Amino acid sequence: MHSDLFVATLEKWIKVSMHRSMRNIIHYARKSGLSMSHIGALFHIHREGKCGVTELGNHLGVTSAASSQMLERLVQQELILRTEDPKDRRGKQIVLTDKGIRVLEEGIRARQRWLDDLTETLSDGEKETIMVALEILIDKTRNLNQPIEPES
Amino acid sequence: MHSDLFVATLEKWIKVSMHRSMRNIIHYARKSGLSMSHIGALFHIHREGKCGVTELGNHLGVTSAASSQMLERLVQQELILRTEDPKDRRGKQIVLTDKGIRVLEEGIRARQRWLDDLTETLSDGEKETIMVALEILIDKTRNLNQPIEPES
DNA sequence: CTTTATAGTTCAGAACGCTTAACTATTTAG
DNA sequence: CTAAATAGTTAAGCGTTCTGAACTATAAAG
Repeated sequence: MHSDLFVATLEKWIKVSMHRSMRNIIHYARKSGLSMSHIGALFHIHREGKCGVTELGNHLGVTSAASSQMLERLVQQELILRTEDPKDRRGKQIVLTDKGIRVLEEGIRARQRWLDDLTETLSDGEKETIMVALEILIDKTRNLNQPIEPES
Repeated sequence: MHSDLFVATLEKWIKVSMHRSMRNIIHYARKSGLSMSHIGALFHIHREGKCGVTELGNHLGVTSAASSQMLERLVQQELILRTEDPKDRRGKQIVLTDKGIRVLEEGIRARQRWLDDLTETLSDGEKETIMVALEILIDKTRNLNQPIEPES
């Protein structure tokens, strides 16, 4: 099959959807006084459930010092909780506070507000077709070679 | 139809694909010494074809002063060209240089590298189904109420 | 022609984010 | 038990990025 056309279409959709989503999330971040790094950190912590300082730094591409400093700010804003890891008392466990979860979820909603408008323009048949397709994509992506952070 | 489930699935895909794409683009930005704001600016300029200083600032959520300063740096890096607008000599026209286009396209490729891996895991039938779905999404999104920057 | 609005730049000052290096505490290896 | 490795914090310093205010230049309105 014409894989080129397929990839091009996939890329097109990513481009369009990222544009919409990013604009919304940038707007939300500014409105709520958070930097994009902060938002990224909240997303990561939420996704990982729990995570360490250095690990988060690696994800964001900064040193553990920078990560530590940023987390300090998030702690002051009461968005995260930073507690000692009982299994290894050198480490810390970072989790979102209720407020952090609220802020994050509001961000997600802001990001995806345009999806509601989009959905309204679709017929039931189109929704069905799209849903089948998205479920394939989601499923195959999940099984993709988990790309551990590339070690420098 | 169960619109809730549909939107939830759409959101899930956005979440998954944004996660992959953002990680790749963050990594690319760091590697090439650009900030995420720079990348965002290059994307916007590329999308708009041409754009003004204040307009770009609005898009990025900063003052025209900040926008001007950022663009100055991009000019120094030879990523953009900033010329007088012949129609209104108060204004400037911002366009990408060849180098700017190259950097941007490399960023896009970096962002979408995972799509190739994903594509390899799909059968021809799946690709066909997905392509039909994506074309609907792209088309409907294009016709969505063009959301001009919300004026504060 | 004068006034007002618009587009952009510059500057000073504050805040931020990052790095390296030094340091504490804890765990693991020999 | 000692030495080395690991996790995180803190401090100093540097460059970036933002804002508000002052300024230049052009355009539009009266």
